[in-house]
Order: sequence, then structure tokens, then C-alpha cells
Amino acid sequence: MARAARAPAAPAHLPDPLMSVDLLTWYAERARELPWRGAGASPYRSWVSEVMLQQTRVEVVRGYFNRWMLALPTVEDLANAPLDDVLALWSGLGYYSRARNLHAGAKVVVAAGGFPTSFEGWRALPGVGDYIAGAVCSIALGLDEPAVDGNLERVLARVHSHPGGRAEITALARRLLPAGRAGDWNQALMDLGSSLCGPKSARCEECPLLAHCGAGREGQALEFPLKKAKRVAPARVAVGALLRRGEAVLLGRRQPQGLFGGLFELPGALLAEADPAADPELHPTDREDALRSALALAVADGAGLRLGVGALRGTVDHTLTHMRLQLYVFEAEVLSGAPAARVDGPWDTLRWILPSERASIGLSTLATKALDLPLRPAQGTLF
DNA sequence: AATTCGGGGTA
DNA sequence: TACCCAGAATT
Repeated sequence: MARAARAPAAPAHLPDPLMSVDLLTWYAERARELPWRGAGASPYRSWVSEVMLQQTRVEVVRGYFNRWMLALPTVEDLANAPLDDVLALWSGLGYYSRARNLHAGAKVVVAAGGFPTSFEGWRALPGVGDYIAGAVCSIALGLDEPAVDGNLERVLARVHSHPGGRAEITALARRLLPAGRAGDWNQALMDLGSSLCGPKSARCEECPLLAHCGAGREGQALEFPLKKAKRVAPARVAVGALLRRGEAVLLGRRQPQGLFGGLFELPGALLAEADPAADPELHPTDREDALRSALALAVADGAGLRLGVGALRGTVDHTLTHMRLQLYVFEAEVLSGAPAARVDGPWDTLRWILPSERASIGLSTLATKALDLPLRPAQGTLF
């Protein structure tokens, strides 16, 4: 259902301040145990965890967070690490600008001689928006700041019978916030949103806020907040070349901004939506020939290599938020030239990568799938 | 205000 | 399939 064109801005229900007492009581008994909570809390750990948790589920983050802290236990370690190492630790987590911004932010913090001590200070760091600034300030610094993520927006929209919207819900959160307990209060609502008050199910009878909740008492919890209609992701076609030199494979490192920025991938190209080879009506044989041509052109242009494109090794289907990708991976050989990145090309570096180096470079899940395409039957995989 | 950024769990 | 997840930056 699309957000109403003239949604009422005012909440249809205002809870009393005692709501926070019931919420904190509930939280004291059943807070989730997480590596960045309790004795594990610090500005650095809180910051890293919040960045990792952006649009990413808690259970996925646990493993990444623990590995990260073993490799980069302090902000100085992060600031001094090469970006390739940082992206290697982030590989598979997605939204790679988060890692690039975190790395850049660590350099800012170290240069400044320490972490910011105010909301505005945190908010000025790259990759830190209103939510993360509020979360770190309330949880790690004890400041009275709201931190409205998807959980807070959903729970508080229901409590107030309000259509939602980050700015308006933040204002409502601020007036309920119990002084001195903002960190616990924010996290309590996050836990509540992840356990009882979900997007598609609300177990209101178990909820400590039911007596305070406008939508819950009306049996209308799932009607709030209003949802926005989203468009379907278009299908796109991409090509990649598998070039081998002994055990090594030639990979390109994408320029450090935009899609998969700073990550390594098979040399190739994302075809334009209007490319004839992307026509779903095209005969498979004609398509393969068109893709071979597109691949040879892309690698000649971006890597300075003249290729002989051979057999289709396989295809990889991969879904991103805003597009569905089908990657065609071709075996290929270098007919002439040496790998050379172009300043304005898609890659800033081209490098022959050995299997043993795989864990030390940034790889998207898409690139990992491409590298893991099976060799000819009974020969295993490449790496 | 919309779009661009990944990937996966869940129904 | 279609959501949507401890969102931020860009246009």
C-alpha cells in the first residue's frame, strides 16, 4: 500500500511517560546478548557494529563483527590498515561504501586525536547519519539521543497510531526518551521490534507496551506504519573473462566509488539496458556471440588486452536491491598486450591473483560466485 | 523525494 | 515470489 498522499501528521494516540518504565523493565529481563553490548561496549565497537548492522540482520553481523575485532581491535589499527584488507574483512556483507567510509572515518578520528564527544561530531564522520550518530552517542557515550532505525520507526508508529516517517517519529521518540537511559531505551525498542513487533507479525498479547499502544489496543498493529510501494528491479546482463596464468587469475579492482567500489572482479562489463545482447528474445547462440564481442571490447578498452574469447564457462544469477544480474563468464586468453589499468576506466588496478591471496582482497558475493563456477566436470573449482 | 548502494533470511 | 533488515549519500 502506498503512503497516503495526505497522511495525518499528528499521532492519533499519545502514550504516557510510564511507557518507558515498562519497556526498560522488560529489557532488563530479556535483552539479547550481543558482542558489542555490555562489557563489549566502547565507542569503537559500537560504531563498527552500527555500521555493519545498517540494513543487515544481527545474526549475519555477529560473525563479521568478531572477525573484524580480531583483525582490527582498535581504531588506530583500522586507520593504519590498507583499504584492501578492510574490504577483505567486509567481503560478502554488502553495501561496501560502509567499509570505505568506516576506514576514512577512522583516519579522521585518529588525526583528531580521539572520538567525537557530541552528536554533531559523530554526524560529521563519513557514513554516519542521524541513526548511527544517535545510536553511538546514546549507547556508548550515555547521551540523551534517540536512534530511530526501522524497528523504532515501526514500534513507535504503532504506539502512536502514526503513519510513520523518520523525522516525525524521531520527534516523538525524543519526547518519550527517559533522561539518562537513552541507550537502553533505544536498544530495548530494537529488541522489541525484532522479537515481538515485527513488520509482518505482531504478538501484541506478549508485548510490555500493549497498554500504551494505540494500534495494538485497536488490533491494528500491522496497519502501521504505512508502506511505500517499490518498483521492480530491472534485469541486467553482464560479462566476465576468465583469464588464467598458471594458478593465478586476472582480476581488476574497481574504482573506489560506486557499485562494488574497491572490490576485485573478473574483467568484463555490465551491459547497457538497451544492449542488443540483453534482448531476452535473442537466440542463445546469437547472444553468446554478441556477448563475446562485448567482452573483448570491454577488456581491450579497460585493461589494454586483446582477447581471444572461448567457451562459455557458465552463468551466475545474482540479485541486488535495484537490479537482477545475469553474469556470463567466458574462458579467454590474452592474444596480445599486458594488463594496464586506465585512469578513467572501470578498474584502477589489474592483478594476477593466486588462490592463496583470495582471502586478502575484497570480493563481492557476485565475484565469489563467478570464481567458484566449476571447472570442466570432475576438475573441481578454480580456487 | 527518489535513487543508488548487497546480500540473505523468511513467509 | 516479495518483503525488509540497528541506513547513508547522492541526485
